[in-house]
Amino acid sequence: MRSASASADTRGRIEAAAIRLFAARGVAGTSIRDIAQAVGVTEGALYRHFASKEEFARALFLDRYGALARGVEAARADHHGFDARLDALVGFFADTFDADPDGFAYVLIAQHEHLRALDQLAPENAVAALVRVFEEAMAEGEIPASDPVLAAAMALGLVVQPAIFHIYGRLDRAPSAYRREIADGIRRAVGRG
Amino acid sequence: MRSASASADTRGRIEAAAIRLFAARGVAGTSIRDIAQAVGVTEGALYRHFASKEEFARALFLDRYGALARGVEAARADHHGFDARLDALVGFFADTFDADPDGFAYVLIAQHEHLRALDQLAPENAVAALVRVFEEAMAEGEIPASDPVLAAAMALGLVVQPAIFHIYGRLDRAPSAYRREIADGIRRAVGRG
DNA sequence: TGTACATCAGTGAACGCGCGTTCACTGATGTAC
DNA sequence: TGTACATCAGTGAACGCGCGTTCACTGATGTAC
Repeated sequence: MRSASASADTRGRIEAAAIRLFAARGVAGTSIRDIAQAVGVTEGALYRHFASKEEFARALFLDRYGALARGVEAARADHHGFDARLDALVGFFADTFDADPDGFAYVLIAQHEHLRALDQLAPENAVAALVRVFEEAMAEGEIPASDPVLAAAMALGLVVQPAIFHIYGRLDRAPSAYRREIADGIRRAVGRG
Repeated sequence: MRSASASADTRGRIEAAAIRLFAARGVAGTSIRDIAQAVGVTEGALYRHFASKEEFARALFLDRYGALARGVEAARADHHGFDARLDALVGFFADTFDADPDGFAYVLIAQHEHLRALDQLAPENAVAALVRVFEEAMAEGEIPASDPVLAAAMALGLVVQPAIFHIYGRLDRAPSAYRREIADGIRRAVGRG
């Protein structure tokens, strides 16, 4: 077996640079030359690692979106009760943001562009998984019954908007610094307790 | 005075088409030809109405962002007490969204791109105006003291995320249908009452 | 172990295309006298 | 009112440039015998 370290390293650097540039300038606003220059290779080299810019942008998105979706579903499946699930959810989002802020920002930014691709990814739909958490909490009487999609939207907004404020430099600290405030904010917003 | 109706109409149609396309595909993802084709004029005609694509995109953004900032500040200045201000704020966002969903979406999407331009627009900074509302409510003891920027982020998320869900088709109704739920959600999230 | 060949991730130059922008022009409308 | 001129929003063709992508090539590394 050939040592994969050199090529894997290049591929990883290409992905990291692309995510960073895509998140900052959008896919259409980032050229293949931009990415190649950031990595320090020629444009041709990039095509050893993906077939086209669009396919690459989509694969990067689906990877990260899929991880989010699986994390949300795991928070639901691995915990019992709304409170435990909510703490797990907020912790998961915060940890994901901390581990890869560029990837998180890219998912937020590129979401719309790849929506159609998401429809075929139904089992990994992060929003559907989040809605299920609120549906079950309402069914169990843990929170007052209302529109579970609206509740999911409000909860997501309470996590995502502080992250955006942090990315834009309006909030010094990342969402992980506000886990408790955000989780309690969601609990109160949806009428828990 | 020359009748302005013909040219004003064309200009208005150019702006509407540009906002719609920019919101859907981003500025970089929308070409001058796309806009011209949507309006039904030639590319050259567009340059009778703006000097460059970038300048045009920025002017459209600043117009709409400025209107949001002035609306937020008006909600603060025209009402006394956190509850009245909050109802005015949520109502203003909901009405603005209803009146021009494309413009609202464009501001959300293009925000990052024009952040530097916003720094020079300090007196019309929508986020700063929103933060002031929470600072004053905390100073008056209407809501518990905490980080007012975090509170503003959470409140904004509670309004914006349902709007995004509606744009993406996940939530059937627009935020205006949920005025009360959203305003109450914010009140509870920030510890009011 | 040595030799011949296959594989692979790079290079660097080139490609055709669509982009933003320009420009000479036209025709409709407004203004001066 | 009529005539001469200015202004303006359009047209349509063209421009140079940067884009995504391709391709013949090179050299390093792995595999077969």
